[in-house]
Amino acid sequence: MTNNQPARVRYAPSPTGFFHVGGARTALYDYLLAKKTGGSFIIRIEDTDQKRYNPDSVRDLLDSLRYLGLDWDEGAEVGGDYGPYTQTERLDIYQKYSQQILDSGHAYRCFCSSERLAKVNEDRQKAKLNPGYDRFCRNIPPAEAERRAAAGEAFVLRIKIPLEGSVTGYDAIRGDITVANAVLNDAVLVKSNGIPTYHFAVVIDDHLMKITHIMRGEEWLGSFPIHVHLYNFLGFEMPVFAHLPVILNPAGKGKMSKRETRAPDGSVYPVFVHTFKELGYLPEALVNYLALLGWSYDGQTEIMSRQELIERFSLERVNASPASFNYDKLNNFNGIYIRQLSVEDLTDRLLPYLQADGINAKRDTLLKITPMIRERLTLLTDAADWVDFFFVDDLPDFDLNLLTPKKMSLQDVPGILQKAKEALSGIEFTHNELDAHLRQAAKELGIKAGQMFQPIRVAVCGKKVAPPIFGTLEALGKETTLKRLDLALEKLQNS
RNA sequence: GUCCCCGUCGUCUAGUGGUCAGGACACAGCCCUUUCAAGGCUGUGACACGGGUUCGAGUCCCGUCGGGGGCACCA
Repeated sequence: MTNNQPARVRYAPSPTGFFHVGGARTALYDYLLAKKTGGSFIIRIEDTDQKRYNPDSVRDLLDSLRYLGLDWDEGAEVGGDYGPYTQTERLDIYQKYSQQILDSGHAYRCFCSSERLAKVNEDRQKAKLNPGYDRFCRNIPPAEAERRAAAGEAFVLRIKIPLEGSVTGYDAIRGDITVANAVLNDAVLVKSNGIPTYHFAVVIDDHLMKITHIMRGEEWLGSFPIHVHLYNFLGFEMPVFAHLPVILNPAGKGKMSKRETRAPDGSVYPVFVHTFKELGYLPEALVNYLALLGWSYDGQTEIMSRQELIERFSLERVNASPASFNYDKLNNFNGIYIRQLSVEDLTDRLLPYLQADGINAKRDTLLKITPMIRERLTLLTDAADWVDFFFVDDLPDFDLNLLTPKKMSLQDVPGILQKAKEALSGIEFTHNELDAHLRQAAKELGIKAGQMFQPIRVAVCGKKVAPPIFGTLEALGKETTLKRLDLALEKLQNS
């Protein structure tokens, strides 16, 4: 395998649904290999299935790729020298090759109806045979087939797999893969509507676009031998193939779903890239995690920048065994990446998420809060619960019992809040001042600092768990703090 | 059913004939502490099984079992 030549690597999705993590990993590996070798990363749209075509999926794909930062050098929207990059715009090209393979005798016209095909399959099932085509039309004399086609009879083009012998193809991850021709089907190359199937179009396009490395899901391993035959029949040179292991679901049982379902409580196991974005995953964390799902650098180093990933990636270290998706680990990565962000960067990334949650956060204020919550976030969407009380005029109602400090009772609370008010009213709201006076107040009351802080925190934040108290009060300001203390006192009196 | 692929802690993995089988997530305990985190330390935990080959096997071979994927005029 030549790793020093600039590689031309393509990601070639079919636009039938939203872009999911499996596709994202494949695209990532494509990207990494292309960049590592100084080559090109190409996006080609394989839309030969008109029935399942979904126009939204191309938009979703391209947006998701950009979110992940996997910018492509050639293909959809950006063009290039090997276009068009959408298969339905290349029909005339496939036409030429279908004539060629027909003429060479490696393919034949099949006039069987889908009804007959269904029946054949049924019979074969009953006879305990493998499902597949019975090659009924394989031996129709070419001249007769030509006549019937000219007369307007519908037909498909099928590959003429040799009846004996075997094929072997080289897979960069597993080595040689050999299969007996006898178990292969005469797969359809061109459908009766004149549009090629994946098998045919992919081989032609990869050849014409001078693709050097083909990475695709392991689910293609089964048709790999057919593709090898196609390369031979068409006289094309074989690129390097690498079938990536499937991604298993978190339970490790079965492959990861391509559809996400929402639990009754609204929670999801995201599988679409756009959902990861909505939930507040950082693209760099997702990229890093995905890179490690089936590949490793040294078994030691895990957190790697995009540049390091590019430099270190290699096909040789891609694993052959399936890997199950671990959300815990992804979350851990996300937290690490969040903590690596500068205050300004994190603040700016947080703003749109807070807005989406209906929180009208002011950037200036948030800038003061971000350092306090940075190490507490797993997802960007977690921020809302940490900061919402900073940006409301009136705190929503909360359970007054939350005010009770450890090992004390609700009756003790008014005294503590009263004391806090006194301690705070005359001072400057800076971290050090707050710290000194509040601790002193606790001392005077003969209670622990924690017992002093908890009622204040709840009165001011409306919740038990909140950012560190001094910073919170500082960001909130004296006026709001005292107002909320009064309000809590008032509520206690009326309860 | 048949073909193909795969098989190291619960999960992701390192390992390429001689290692106390290493790391990460998760989990547990301790430390730190102002709630919650983050951080530090420690711990629990694996070579699917059975045969070979070899002085020596997680590493090589065979079988069994287990898991996954394919077997469309879908990709």
